[in-house]
Amino acid sequence: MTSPLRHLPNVQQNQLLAELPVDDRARLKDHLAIVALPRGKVLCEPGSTPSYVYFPTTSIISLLHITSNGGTSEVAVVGSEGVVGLSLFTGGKAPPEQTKVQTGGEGYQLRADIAKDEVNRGGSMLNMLLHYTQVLMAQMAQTAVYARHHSLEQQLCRRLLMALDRLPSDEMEMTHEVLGDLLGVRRESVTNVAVKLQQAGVIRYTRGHIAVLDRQRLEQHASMNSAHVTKNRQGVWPMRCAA
Amino acid sequence: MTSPLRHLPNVQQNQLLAELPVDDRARLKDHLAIVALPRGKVLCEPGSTPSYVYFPTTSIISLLHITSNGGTSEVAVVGSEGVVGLSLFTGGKAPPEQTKVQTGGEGYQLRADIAKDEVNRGGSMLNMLLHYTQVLMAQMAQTAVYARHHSLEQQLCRRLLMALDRLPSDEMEMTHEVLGDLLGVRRESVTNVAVKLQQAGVIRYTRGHIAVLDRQRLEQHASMNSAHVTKNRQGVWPMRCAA
DNA sequence: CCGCCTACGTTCGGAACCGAACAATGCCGA
DNA sequence: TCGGCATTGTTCGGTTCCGAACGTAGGCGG
Repeated sequence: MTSPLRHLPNVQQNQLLAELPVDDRARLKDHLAIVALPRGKVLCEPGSTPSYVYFPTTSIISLLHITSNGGTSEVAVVGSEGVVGLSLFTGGKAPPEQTKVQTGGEGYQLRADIAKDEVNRGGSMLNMLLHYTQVLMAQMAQTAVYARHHSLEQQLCRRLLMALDRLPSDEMEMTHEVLGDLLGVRRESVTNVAVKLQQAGVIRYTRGHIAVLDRQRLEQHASMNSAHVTKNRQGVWPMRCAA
Repeated sequence: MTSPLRHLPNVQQNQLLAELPVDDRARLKDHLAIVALPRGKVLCEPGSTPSYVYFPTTSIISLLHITSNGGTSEVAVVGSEGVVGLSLFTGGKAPPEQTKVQTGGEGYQLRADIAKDEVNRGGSMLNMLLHYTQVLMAQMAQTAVYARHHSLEQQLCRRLLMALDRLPSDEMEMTHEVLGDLLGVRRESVTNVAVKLQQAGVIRYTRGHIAVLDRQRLEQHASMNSAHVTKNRQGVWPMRCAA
């Protein structure tokens, strides 16, 4: 409850809930509870069906996939723009990913059975979740593309931007070690890039605390300098780019 | 056997359609048409809404995402186990990915409006598509994980296995150049790995034709030899693996 | 049968990142 | 206040893959 945002009570809402029609929101109102989501809390283990659906407000949730040797790799992040627990309504078997709070904060909690009932009405809730499913898939696809075609510096900048877009502040609690795990690289590699970015005045950090000083340049570092991607591949498959 | 979908002899059926209840299939029967899906055909351009939904039978469809410099990268493949055109029912804006036939064959074609009507009934079709959405997301997540944590050899073997699982034969038409594009690496890098695999007797290939000789060893190469991934990372975040 | 285009093979230097080892420093609790 | 621990900084050799250049060969059309 002692959230760092206590001076901003209920200011930042969840965008998915906010776009629901009034009557749908009214029906859910009594079932939505604001809960604290402290960093490190695991909302759903891989292979198990979630008990709740979460609509983050000031927190960021990581979707982590397990590698063959027990490590984890972040494939998507969810903040106030989204929802955690899509597998409840996509049905089927339990999803293979772990859902974990990466940046502490708050969020709305909704019991799984209530959410299911609402989805089964086939109304705005269903459409909202369907729409967000597509958004999430696009993000996962971008994660895959970045991992293949972008340097660590670009991936790190992207990850910081994704946090910025979902947080009320320009600062976050995150160590190099954790960032390395999320991006699938060593802690030392993260440090190397972080040193550069700090010397360039783009970010500032100390012992687990990272502050973004220049968002614009962070965006440039995230997408520019495509060192080994500048090659023109348009001649390879003419039909796919032209048509 | 007496499937209402058996329009042509010796046609491998689509598994999603096969698991629909009889009455749902009967309703769709007149709207499902087997069409040829030749290699290279683009089913849907990025940013545009698809006109049809496709249920591949003997073909393999690539979901390609565009990189910042105009190249493409494969984030998922769809064969007889799935369907192409999920964005039709996830609503929202047009998806950012290109849908392209990677291995030629056949598939069932269903008009977008017919598919939408069927989905809006809220019956088995909706559940089936929801279920497959989750499967597809898992595949995209795995693609991201592989790109980050696995060697090119492992990624190449995985891609060949994904083709094998979706084709009636052990052979496919695919050049090193194309494989390089799909995996986001150079053609020469693919050749290097392919030479090794051929010398090891795992595959055999000539001018755009690849045959898998030893599937079991291909699977081993896809997941073993995690050279730089053998490190025990369990001590990094004790809570996330233990709890 | 010949030429040409496509596909595969090979090499070289360089960049990015790994794995390991070790040093320095801020923070927190005893 | 001090010791321990977590976090960050730095180095070194090694591996993978890139970028570029060039060579070889199968297959198809003329």
